[in-house]
Amino acid sequence: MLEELGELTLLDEGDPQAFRVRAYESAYHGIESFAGDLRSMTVTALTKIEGIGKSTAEKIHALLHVGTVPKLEDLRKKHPKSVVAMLKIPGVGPKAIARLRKEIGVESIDDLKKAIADHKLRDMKGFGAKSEEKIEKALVRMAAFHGRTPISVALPLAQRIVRELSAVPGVVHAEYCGSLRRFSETAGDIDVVVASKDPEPVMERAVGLSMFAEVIARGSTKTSFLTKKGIQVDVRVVEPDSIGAALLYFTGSKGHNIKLRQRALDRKMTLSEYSLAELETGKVVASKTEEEVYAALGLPWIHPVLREDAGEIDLAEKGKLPHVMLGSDVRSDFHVHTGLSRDARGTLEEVVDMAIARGCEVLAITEHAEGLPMTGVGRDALVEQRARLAAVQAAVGDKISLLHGIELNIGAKGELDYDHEFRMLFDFCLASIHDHFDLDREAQTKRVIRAMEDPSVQMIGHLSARMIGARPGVELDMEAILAAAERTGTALEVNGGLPRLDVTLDVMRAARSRDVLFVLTSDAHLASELDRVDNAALHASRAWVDPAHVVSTWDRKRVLDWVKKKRVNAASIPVA
DNA sequence: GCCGTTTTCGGCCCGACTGTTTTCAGTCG
Repeated sequence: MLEELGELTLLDEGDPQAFRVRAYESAYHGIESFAGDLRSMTVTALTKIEGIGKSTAEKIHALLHVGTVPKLEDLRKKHPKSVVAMLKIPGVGPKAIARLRKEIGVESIDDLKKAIADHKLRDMKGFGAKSEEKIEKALVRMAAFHGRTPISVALPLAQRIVRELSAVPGVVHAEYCGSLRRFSETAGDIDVVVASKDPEPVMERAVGLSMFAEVIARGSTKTSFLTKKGIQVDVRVVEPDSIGAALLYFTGSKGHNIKLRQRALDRKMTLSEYSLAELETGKVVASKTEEEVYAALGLPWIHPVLREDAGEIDLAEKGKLPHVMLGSDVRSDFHVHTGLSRDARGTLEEVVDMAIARGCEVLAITEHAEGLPMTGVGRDALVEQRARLAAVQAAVGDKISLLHGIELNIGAKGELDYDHEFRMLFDFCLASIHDHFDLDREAQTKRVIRAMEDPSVQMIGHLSARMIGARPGVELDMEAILAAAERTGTALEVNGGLPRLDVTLDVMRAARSRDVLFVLTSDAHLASELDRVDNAALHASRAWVDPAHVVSTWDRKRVLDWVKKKRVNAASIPVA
């Protein structure tokens, strides 16, 4: 509703700077990062949420309890969906839409296409042949590509661009920023910031990249282009002395930046992508590093994953920022495959060596169980692997504690692979959904809870089973799931595979008030993928998960005690 | 529409690029 109110108000008021539009945006972000249950809250309680005042609180309350919001209905009548859709056309904003409607009766994208075909735009004042052509091209691009790009696609691309531009002579620093640096699940575009005194060769290299398809804009310090897959890339070059201010600015989020700039003004300074400077004299106060700029604003450095304008600036001021977990905080991994699972590669020894090299203290090898078609592993091979694991353990000594685990499949009714006795022979069982994604909410919730109640299962793998940008997660009654996780002592996996990043942020946020444990895992299918626990750490940190609730940060003894705990307590788990 | 150790009214971030403009408006991030 808030997103829609923002769009409709933008159309209605015709000004991108419209304060009401921004208020709805900031309310939207406030809700997005809010952990509580809105349904049970009063209007007064709602106004306590960041960015929500009396008016928006009333609208939220009406939406949840009456089902309709008068202002929303009025705006919808004035600006039909087909008109709102035109806002999505790059280069077309509220002013243009208002004039197209008023002057040539364009009420939809189809109308607009006809008007362009009839060359009606070029005769309007303020438009011209080039504008017409630009919009036409934008429409073609939209048809070929819409929506945001999953992080699994965008991040490797961004890393490649950074590598290539770093190699250009004169470049002292290159880094991807924007939502990718904040570790968002999807990216609208790829922002790359480069520090160099000589921008031209950087721009040349950018448009010469093999992924390059088409220029959108090209200036002396900023170039925007589209890749062959249709993803927009913005490359910005700044003076090396400005790199700190530039990184800060291009990392965002927009809301975070606005708060920082406001904070600068309160202190008689102004913050731009070039520097933090005194308002009156223009004297530069800080610009070389992000730390300097934050410090000059009276703040500690804030990690990019926290920069979502969710109250982090207030917390930073009070010295109470949530702790951001990094890969280096992760001391164990509980979801790792070897080549025995047919969708994975690499030997047991390779995986163990790599884990030791990474400083991993506890490693569970967890192949796919036999129920997974094509890739699952049968009993005999697992028994054999157990013996082999013991031999490897003897060879490496106490450098690492190896656990023999298994990734069970949760059946449609919550049934698990093998039988109870065989499952209990494993040191560690995680259970995951790999099929029946279309069951209803009640059935999904039931099957997961039944798996949690099984005494062999210590952890639920990738709870939603979503694939970002490709498959939505299964429907679950989250409150019931979290309550069951608490009651049975079953941990929830934070899967570090970029296509998954599962559990989702909303689950981790909702769990903040509960005693639910999380485990960061790599779900590695190759030894080199063990570093995906870094992704899991960043993903969990985005939801402000307390490291105390993350098994992966615990020391070896505590982890090994935890692994045994549910097995010992198996008989005493209360039934729901 | 939100917000407040300067304020409950009067503010609200900042700059690049494009196209159609003789100095700027619109859009974007």
